[in-house]
Amino acid sequence: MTQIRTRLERGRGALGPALSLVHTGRAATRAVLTAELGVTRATAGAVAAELEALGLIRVDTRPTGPSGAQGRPSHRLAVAPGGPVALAAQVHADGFRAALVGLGGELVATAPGCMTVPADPAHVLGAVVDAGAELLRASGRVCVGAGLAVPSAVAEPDGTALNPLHLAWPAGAPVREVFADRIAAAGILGPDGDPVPSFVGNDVNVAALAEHRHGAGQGAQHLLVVASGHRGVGGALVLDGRLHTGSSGLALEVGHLTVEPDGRPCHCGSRGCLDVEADPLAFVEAAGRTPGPEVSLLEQGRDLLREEYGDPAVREAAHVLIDRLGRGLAGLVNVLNPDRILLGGLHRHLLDADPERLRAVVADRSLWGRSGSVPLLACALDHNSLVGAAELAWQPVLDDPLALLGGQPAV
Amino acid sequence: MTQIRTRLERGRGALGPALSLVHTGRAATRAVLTAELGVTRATAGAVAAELEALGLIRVDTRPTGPSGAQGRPSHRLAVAPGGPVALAAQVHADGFRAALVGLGGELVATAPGCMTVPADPAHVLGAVVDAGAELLRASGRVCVGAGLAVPSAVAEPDGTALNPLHLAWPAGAPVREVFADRIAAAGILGPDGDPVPSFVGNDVNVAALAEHRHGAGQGAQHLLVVASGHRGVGGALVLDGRLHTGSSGLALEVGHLTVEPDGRPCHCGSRGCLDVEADPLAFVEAAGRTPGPEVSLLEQGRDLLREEYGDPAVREAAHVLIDRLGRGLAGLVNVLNPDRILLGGLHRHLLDADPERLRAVVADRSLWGRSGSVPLLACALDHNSLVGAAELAWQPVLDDPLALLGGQPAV
DNA sequence: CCTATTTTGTTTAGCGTCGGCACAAAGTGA
DNA sequence: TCACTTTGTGCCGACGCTAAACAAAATAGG
Repeated sequence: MTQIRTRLERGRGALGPALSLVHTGRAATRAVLTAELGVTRATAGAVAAELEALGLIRVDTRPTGPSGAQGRPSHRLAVAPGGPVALAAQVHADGFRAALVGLGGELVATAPGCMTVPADPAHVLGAVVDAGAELLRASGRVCVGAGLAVPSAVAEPDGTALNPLHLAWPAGAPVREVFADRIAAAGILGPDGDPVPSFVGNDVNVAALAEHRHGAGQGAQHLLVVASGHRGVGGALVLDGRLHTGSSGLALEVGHLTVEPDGRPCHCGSRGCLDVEADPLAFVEAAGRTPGPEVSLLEQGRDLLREEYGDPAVREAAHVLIDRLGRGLAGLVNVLNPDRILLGGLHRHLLDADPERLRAVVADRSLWGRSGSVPLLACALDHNSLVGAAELAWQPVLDDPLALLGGQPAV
Repeated sequence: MTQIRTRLERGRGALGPALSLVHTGRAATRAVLTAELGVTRATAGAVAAELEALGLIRVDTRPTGPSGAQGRPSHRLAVAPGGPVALAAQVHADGFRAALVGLGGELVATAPGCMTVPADPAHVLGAVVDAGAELLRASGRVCVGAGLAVPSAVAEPDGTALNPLHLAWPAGAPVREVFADRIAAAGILGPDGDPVPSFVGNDVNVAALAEHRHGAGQGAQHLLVVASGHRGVGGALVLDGRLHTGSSGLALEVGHLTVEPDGRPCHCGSRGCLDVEADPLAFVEAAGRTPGPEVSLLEQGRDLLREEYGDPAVREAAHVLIDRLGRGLAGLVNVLNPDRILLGGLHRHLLDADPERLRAVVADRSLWGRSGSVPLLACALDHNSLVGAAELAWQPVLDDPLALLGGQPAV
């Protein structure tokens, strides 16, 4: 079998870093690539050509009109239209979502699905994978891998869901194995003809990855993300562009930091944990409301903060929750010393409601908050867990574009 | 000036990793080097030759006698006798220490010094640097750098001591700058003729580095160290062989985790912090003793645990402190998910006193302690802060042996 | 309009680092 | 003594880059 791809002499080692730069939108032109990679123009050109030959990016050689800058205008580098995609899947309390995500974190297609998540992971994972397979068929794109985000800690290296709290799943369900099975059963094949590699991660973890690469976390070296979507509180840390999941995938289980000395008991045996004191349920109850069955807890909490903030009970509840969240964040700042913190779910609405109060609590309670306090921002991406699940699948390609897409060298 | 060193064709890129392997005792022969580096025997041989030419290691070609194994016996790789050293310095509550530390973490020479640490860092740092300079003169060795361990958080990138708690120093003292000044003033020059580079780190941080490379932390991927020497509690995290100091050097300030809901007030504004509930003073007081002026708090606590553990009051105090420490460690396990924990200072003696109790508390309070609990061990090195300070100075050499010791290539 | 300048892209030559391979060396085991 | 196993070394070539010269495409200024 003859090799179509032109074999080039240069630019294989720098291929991964270069692709990452395009992926995260930090390399719009070859000139930028040259500077960012610290290589010569010759190498950057070869790298770009190689990535184009792999079908990952497109070099746009058309003139761009007057740019205002002196010198020869650069050719623009862009994600290849119609290029490969990753299959992204997410399971949450109310059902699932499937999507195709291209290079650059672009959502190519989405398929929502509602259902009560049954006790058997194979059911809902089968459904979400089938939805993804249908999207793939319709798009005709090449698939590089599949990623799944679940609202549970995922233990490594087995890939089991240890605490799928608001799913009906059993603790310790072998999610990665089941997901891989469904992917293989659905016949989702990669460029090499084998079933695509599959990955599973905690939803907040992968969301943090997405925010770091395409959202509000760009450029942060030590990014801490804390979020609460339904019940409990999740955390994630991105260190130098890589997710820090600890030695067995269980790092950043931030839900059991003590934030209310005489708080309510937690299932962990302690009392006053972040998990039960600063999630949407805690807020709705603190505001003196009863959880309504028609909207989710998160939506109810968001609407209270946005539309009924004039109500003294709501405002008081917000203050209480902001103080609790601030104490938890301060503890994390003392341990992790991040250079940026992103908040998601209810917490981003709490930040919106009274940013100054939250910043003050964190600065006051973290020993070093005074000496240059940490920026607190809201998450910026709409479907950061989906995009993040896709990041897991894209990662091997970003690390070595030739391994999956290069085929074997010509004989 | 002619270049003595033979210029070789191979083994420049792998030089650093190879030196690190010898440094940490993981490469006793060239055959091991070949396997560990994943290179060919040819490259490993060239690397070893280059390191020998730099005066860092020695290849022992003498026959080693019957080894029992089949095949040609390997030549042994060892740290070069009389090779370069790093100057290590430590300032603590009762004075200072200086030492020379060779490759492999070997203490070549030590000089203790007692004094009440004055408010002016320049005094004590001048004294410790002079002691180190004297050791260097006496040994006649080449110096690659100088490292200093201080009992305070060190802010990056300025190198200021933020909370030199039990020293008389002012908060924010520019320790790195002063230390570098003293080094230059003492005329401690490197192979290039310039004053050697100088480094400053928190004592627990650098101790963790030393334990990871030469002590009880060897082989751990995510090593957490918690220690308490005099007042307060310090922490450190070594991730993949590198110290995790956070974005501004202030990570692992673990002293303000809440471990006693209704505990005593802490200077941070909260109450029941690890810092005031689990340090030597807290233990001595919990045991109903008064801090004696003749021995240090740490020694007093250690002796109580070793020699008066039969006393119910001592035992009860130990249990209380073990429980507090365990709750703090559990919180850290939930956030960091380390694969090993080392304890130093008073905490190692608490571990010795009742290892099962401490393990049980950590396993019970950390959400994932049950599913494979974390190994808890005592620190193993005698002067781990000194050796760790030297590690800071050795690090550039380990990263690129040619940069400092290679000189310029022959013309 | 023409030329100088600036910046980007491409071609060619060459070099440094490593793998592959053949061979030599030094031990063990029958 | 002769296989066999493992380690050390020399030679060649592949790979991935830099360096440097040249070409191209825009702006700036006369």
